[in-house]
Amino acid sequence: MNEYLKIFRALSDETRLRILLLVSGRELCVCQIMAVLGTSQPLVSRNLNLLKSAGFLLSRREKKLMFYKLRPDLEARGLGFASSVLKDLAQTEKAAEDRNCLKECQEFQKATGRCDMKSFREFIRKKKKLPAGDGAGAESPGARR
Amino acid sequence: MNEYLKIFRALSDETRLRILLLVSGRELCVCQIMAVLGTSQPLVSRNLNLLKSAGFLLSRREKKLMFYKLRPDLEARGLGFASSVLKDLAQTEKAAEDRNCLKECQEFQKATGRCDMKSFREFIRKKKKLPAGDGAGAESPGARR
DNA sequence: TAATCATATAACCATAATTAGATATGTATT
DNA sequence: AATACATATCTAATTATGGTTATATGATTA
Repeated sequence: MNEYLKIFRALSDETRLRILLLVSGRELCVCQIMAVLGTSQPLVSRNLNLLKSAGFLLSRREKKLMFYKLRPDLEARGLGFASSVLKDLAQTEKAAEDRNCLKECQEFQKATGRCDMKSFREFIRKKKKLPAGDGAGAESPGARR
Repeated sequence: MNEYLKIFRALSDETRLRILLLVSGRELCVCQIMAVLGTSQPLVSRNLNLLKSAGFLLSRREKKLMFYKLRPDLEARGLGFASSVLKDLAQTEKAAEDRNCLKECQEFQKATGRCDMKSFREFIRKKKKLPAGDGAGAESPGARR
């Protein structure tokens, strides 16, 4: 019972679904995820841990960076439904925005040649000053909840 | 996004999982569910509504009684995973206890020939006075959380 | 028609859990 | 020593939960 509650609770949060979408298909390091979500590193780590201990993520260390990705064996572990859900959610507008932000983030990375906390925090700061980076929709910089 | 959050949140609660287990396979009326859970009618209705509006339940009126059951078309509605989960959870000890209580409840029903709120509230009251009905385990009547 | 009953719904309370946010510190790697 | 990240702690805000009571609704029955 508790195991399933853990699983469903892990999926009951928008931030964590966003993370799952980000790391499905590609592998990302913590600072990249932080950059896309626009939050603090501890918060990202906390949610990553929840998702990982519910059985959704694999992590791998490469030098100083920790990379996370969706487990490729969800099906075999009885969590196949999550893949379908993610496929579905990937077509959401929110998901597209996050993917877009990830792209910007990766361009920034190439441009600066850096992948570290400080740089990505800078990336976040700049992003928050501008109302909406590209062509379309606008976001108020105010309260989130 | 919100639709899935609704679904996963509906499954993130032990009481609601218990309800799903109870109404998977058989159809039960609200007062029977109330009897097994040992709580109040409004509380049961509230949780039934959460489960129903998340897409897990069908309800049917028969005279004065409302019957609920698990949707038989979960698969077709992308909720097939819930069936597997329930099959799994059905082998839990907690699930067995609830099934057992349901059996007692139905025997009580046959014995008294009644299926109404008042009788089932009486059933609950009696049940709570005795420490543990049958042979095995014991439950403290105290706090739940 | 009136009364009764099963259930739904709403409102309110108290408590507990969750969340973001911030800060501090630990740990492994470079 | 510096860096990436994990983990712990605290606060504050939000939300979830059970519990209770009142009331609305739909069906049945007197």
